[in-house]
Order: sequence, then structure tokens, then C-alpha cells
Amino acid sequence: MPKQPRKRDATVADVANEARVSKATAARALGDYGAVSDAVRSRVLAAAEALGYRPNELARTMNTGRSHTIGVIVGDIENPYFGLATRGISDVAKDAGYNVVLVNSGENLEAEREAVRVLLDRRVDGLIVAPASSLDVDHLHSVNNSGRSLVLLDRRAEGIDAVVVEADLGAAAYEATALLTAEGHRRIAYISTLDTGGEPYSEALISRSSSVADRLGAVLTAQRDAGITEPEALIRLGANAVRPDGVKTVVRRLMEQADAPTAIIASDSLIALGVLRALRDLELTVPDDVSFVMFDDFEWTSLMTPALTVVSQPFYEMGAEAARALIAGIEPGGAVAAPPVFTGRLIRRDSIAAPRESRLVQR
Amino acid sequence: MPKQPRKRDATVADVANEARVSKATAARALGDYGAVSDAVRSRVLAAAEALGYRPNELARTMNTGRSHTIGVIVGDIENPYFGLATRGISDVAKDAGYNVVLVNSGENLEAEREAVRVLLDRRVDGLIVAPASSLDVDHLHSVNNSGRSLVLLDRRAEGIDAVVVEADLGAAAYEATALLTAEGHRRIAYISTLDTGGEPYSEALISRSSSVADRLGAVLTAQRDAGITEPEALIRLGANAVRPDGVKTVVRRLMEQADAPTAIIASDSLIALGVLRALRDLELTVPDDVSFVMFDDFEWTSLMTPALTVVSQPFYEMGAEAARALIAGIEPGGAVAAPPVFTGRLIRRDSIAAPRESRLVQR
DNA sequence: GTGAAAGCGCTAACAA
DNA sequence: TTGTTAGCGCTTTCAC
Repeated sequence: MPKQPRKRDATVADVANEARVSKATAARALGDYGAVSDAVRSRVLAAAEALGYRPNELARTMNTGRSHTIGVIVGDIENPYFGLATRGISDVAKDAGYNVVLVNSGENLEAEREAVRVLLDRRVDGLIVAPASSLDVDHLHSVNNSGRSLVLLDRRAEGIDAVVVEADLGAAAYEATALLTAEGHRRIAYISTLDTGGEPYSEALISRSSSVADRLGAVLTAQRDAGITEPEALIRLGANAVRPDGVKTVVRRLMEQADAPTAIIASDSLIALGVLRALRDLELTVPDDVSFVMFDDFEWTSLMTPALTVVSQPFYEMGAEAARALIAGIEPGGAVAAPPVFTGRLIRRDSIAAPRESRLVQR
Repeated sequence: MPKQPRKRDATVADVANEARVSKATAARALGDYGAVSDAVRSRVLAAAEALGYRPNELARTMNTGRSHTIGVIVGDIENPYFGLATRGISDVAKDAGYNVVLVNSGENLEAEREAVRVLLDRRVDGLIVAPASSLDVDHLHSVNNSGRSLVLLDRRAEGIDAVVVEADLGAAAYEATALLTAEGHRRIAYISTLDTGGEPYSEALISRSSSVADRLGAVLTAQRDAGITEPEALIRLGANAVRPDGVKTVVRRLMEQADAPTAIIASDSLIALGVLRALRDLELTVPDDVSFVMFDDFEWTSLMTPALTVVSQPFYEMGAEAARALIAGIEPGGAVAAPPVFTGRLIRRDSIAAPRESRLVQR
């Protein structure tokens, strides 16, 4: 490990000395503000070059109050969803001269609160947050109160003054479910994250996360519209919190129960992977034994056998838009245009078929 | 967008006033250093609470010279490899009280240089870099010279004083290739990233990236050991830079040429996805028409049909270790233990078979 | 166009 | 234990 004595780096004062001008003048030339004669400017720049001067951005921030840094709080970078969104944020931020401080909340509310605190203390100019809860939002209010900009990604939050960048998945989710009911499915399971602390499904519960509530709402409506009576019975939330083995256990129990579902909807790609693994372990085939639909479209979903029917949303573009909106809110003349409305898109592939039982009947 | 007048937040001075002590005393109580009587401390804390005081970490950093921030420069967060490693870094950093500033270099050297500059200007305490090039490393020297700690992730760099956290993939890569030759494959293609600016393969070229050179070296050696004469002929670097369609085009050309390969090795998961897509488009089947091996193990690789044979490496743990090593180098008493040696692991699944031609012969 | 001086919010000597 | 006094490196009046 390099432990050079961390030599003091050159400061404006050093450059000023070297160039034989005052600190103020040197600073003006270096920071490219105020008025400096060409002669002096080039002298200062030369001196800076010679001394290997680099501005201390922290000191700069102290005076200007602008750090050119935006904080990003996501649930889980490991999830490709956030990976792509983060990439979108980074790209836009970099182009606009902003840095990104990334914090992983692990979808944990307390960690998220702490992250907000830390980032505000670090004097970020603004924050992009994918809030773990749509209801517990005091910490988001504190962002509002600090006078800094806030953009919410993927999920809304009750009573918070902020631009929200999200995709409307309702229509696509409805459509996807309708595909299932049209094939004759009457027992459709929906498996999702969202730590419920073990509580079973309830309206109040899911309203804690707007993104969960929205897609689930559409899925339920589509089933009711198809005359299915108690679609809630086959909802399984907090699947990855189940011990042991999370999703796999949930799927196994589901498929072994009396009225096993004939179709499964997975709320995101991580859940989907767990479901597919579980089905394989149970030697159940998609779509012959179980039909399957998932949210999120990644390259591998179309390469599976069968190719998977999915609801896609434009992660990268949503991240990029969040950054754009945030920066618009930060910069003085930033026009705060409403962000475009993103919508989910149903991509039909081959993971849906008529339920086995109905096929038997038909014969 | 919340545009509260960004009200001045409370400072140490305000708290001191409110608590009727000097600034220094208040600072001591707040910063939890020096000696303060219990009575005064609680008075100060109460005042701070009342005023909603939050320390300005920037000001703190200015004095102490420590920002409790580490910079991370990766090639591409979008790549799940880096996603997982970043998660490992974040987790360890957070536990140690450090923040992570993430910058995406896009595997572009100039962007990487700029990123180093920016992060040093921001006064990060240390840097974790996955260098785009193992040879162009002046900017990494500048990190050394700044006296700040540096850890290299995934790739070495010529003459740089830094801990390197990487996985030794040589043995597993050799083994994987041997699996292929043992089945009778004599024409094995290797497809990788690494922008070569269009130059064909050469030793000098690949030495620009240690991670590419290492795995490729093992693959070539295994082939030579099996008596294959010119294994270099089927190496395709910079695949994703090919226009249009990158990897897909490369694969198509490869499979349409006279002596088409009977097996393909993909250097990472992104390349792998491209290869698989291309093969499907060409209506070529794995492993009947082409055998397939890839680097990186993700859940979906085992769910494909056939399940894919892969060389895995422990991304998350490598990221975590990089953070540990870096922080050890930053902290005063930090013991700079050599990081553990990570190794790749061959996971045999079902994407390898005897080449079609030899099977024909056997009949 | 340039310089002197006062701060930004905090920590760190040094006295008292 | 507490207060006083300097800074950290920069920007920003305000004179000249």
C-alpha cells in the first residue's frame, strides 16, 4: 500500500506566490471567474501547471454551497434493475458535471434513513431515492426541508414534494394477466418481494410500496374481470424472506398444495430466477405444467427454453430521466418540466399455454 | 421540485450560542473528542437537538484531511460482474463508516483518467480501480503520488504500488478448455471484449489487460498441450466494438467461414448472451452444433437449456476484500495483510459435447 | 484589472 | 474542563 507521506499539495496561495500575484487574482484565473488580464492569466496557469496544482473541490464547495454531487439511494445494486438505472443516472450526471455517491439501502428502512442523513451531511446537491416504503417518509421530508432537490425513482411516497420517475405498469400487467385468463387459467399465483414481516396479504400492506401495489392491483383486477373470485388467495409477498430458501420454498409449498396454481407471475427478475429454479427442481415444465409471466426484461429471458413472456420497463432511460429531472431542479435556471410518462410493455413469448387440466378436458 | 429557500442550517456556533458555551466546547461535545463535562455535554446536545444541528462533513474533512469516502472506478456497472463487486465494496465500506463514490469509466481510458482526477480533487481517502488498461497507468501513479491508498480490482497494472484483488482463473480456464479438447474439439473460438481498435490478436495487444491475458493464456496453452497448432487463429477480441451488432456479427462470420469452430468460449456473461443469441438466430444448437463454455456464473446460466458449463469467480467477495484492503491501507493502524487468493472454479454442466463431425465419423 | 481582508463550518493548538 | 485563536483552501465583497 502506497504510504507516501501524503505531501501537501499546491494551493491557490502557492500558485499566487509562484506567479507573483495575489491569492485573489490567482483564484480568479484558476477558477475562471471574475476578470483577469490575459497576461496574468497565462502566468498563473503556467505556475499552476508547474506546481501540479489541483483545486480542492471541498474548499470550493464550502464557499459556493454547491458540491456538484448527487446522492443515489437504491434498494439493491445487485439487482440488474438498479444496475441499469444507476448506469443511466451516472451517464447523465457525468455529462452535466456531477458526481454520484451511491448508497445501497438493502430495502431496509433504517438503512435508508441513515443514508439520507449521511448524504445530506455530505452536502450533496440533490438526492435520487427509490424509497423502501411509500408510507414511512419523515426522512424524505427532511430532504425537502433541507431545501435540496429530491427525485423519487420507481416508487411514489405519501405527501412528499418531489418529481417521481416511474413506469406505469398497470396496463401491461393487466394485459399479461388477461393472457393467462384467456387461456383458461383460474388459479394464478403472484410472487413478490416486499418484506411483510410475515403478515399475509392485505390492501393496507401492499400500499406500503406503490410499485408493488400498482402492478398487483392490475393483476387482481384482470382476474376479477375474468370472473375469478378470490385472486388474493394466491398472492405470496416477502418471498425471499421465507426461511430457508426463500422463493423456492414458497413455490414448492404452492405447487404441493391442494389447489395448486396453474400459472405464476413473478414480480421481478430475481424472484423469477428463484421460481424457475424451484419449478425445475420439482420437475415441473413451463408452460406445460405451469404457465409463467415475469416483470423485467433481460437478455436471458428470451434465451430460455421456452422464451419467457415478460413485462418490460425502460430502466436505463428511467434512471437517466431521474438524473435529468434532479439536475434541472438543482441548477438555477432549471426548467422543471414534468418527466415523460414511462409505460411497461408486454412482450409475448412462449411461456404461456392452456392449463393442463383444461387441455385434458378438451380431449 | 422542492425549492425551499435552502435555509441556512445550524452550525456549531449556533449551538454554542444556544448552549451558552464557546464554539470550541460545543464542537468538542458534538464531535465527541477532547474533554467535556457531562453537564455541558448534555446542554450542548440538547441545544443541537433543538436547532436540528447536523455537522457539515465537508468542513470536518477540510480540517482532518479525512473524508471517509472511497472512490470506485469500474468499467461498467451495467455488467452484473461489477454490480456484485460494487455491492461487496458498499457493504464493507458502510460497516466501516465509509461512503462510496462510484464512477463508470465505460472501459474508456480517458474517462478513467478524468475519473481519477475528479475523485482526487474530491479528496477521497482511497481508490478502488478496475483499470481499463494494464499499461497506460500514469493516472494511477498520480494516485500513488497523492499519498492516497489504491487497490486494483480484477486487473493488475504495470509498476503500480497497490494491492491487487483478482481471481486466478488460469487453472479453471485450462481445465475448461481441456474438457473441450478431450471431447475432440480442434477448432475452438475465444470471443472477448477489449477494444483493440481493430487490430488482430497479438501477445502485445492482450497484455494490455491482465485479466484478458491470463484467461486467454490458459486457454491457448491448453490447446497447444492438446496438439492444436494455431489456436490464435480463432481468437476474436473487441467483439462488441464490431459494427453493426457486435458479438452477433462476429459469431455469424465465424460460423460461416470455411473452418468454422466447433466450440466457443465466451469471456464474460455479456459476451455469452450475445453468442447465444447469435447461435439461436443461426439456428445452431448447443451443444449439438457447437459446444459452449463461458466465464462468470449467474443464476440464469444453470437454467438455460442446456445448462451452461462455466468458470465462476466470487465477485461479491472480491469486492468486499478490495474494500477491506483499501480501508486497512487508509486507517492508521491498518495491517496491510495480503488479500486472500481467489481462484476460478469450473462448473461442469451440459453445454459441451463431442463435435458433430467426430460423432459422424464414429458412426 | 488587481489586491486586501473577511468568511464558509469546522478542528486543533495553546492558554487559562 | 473550558475558552481563545488560528487556520484548512477557497470564493467573494470591497476598495484601489
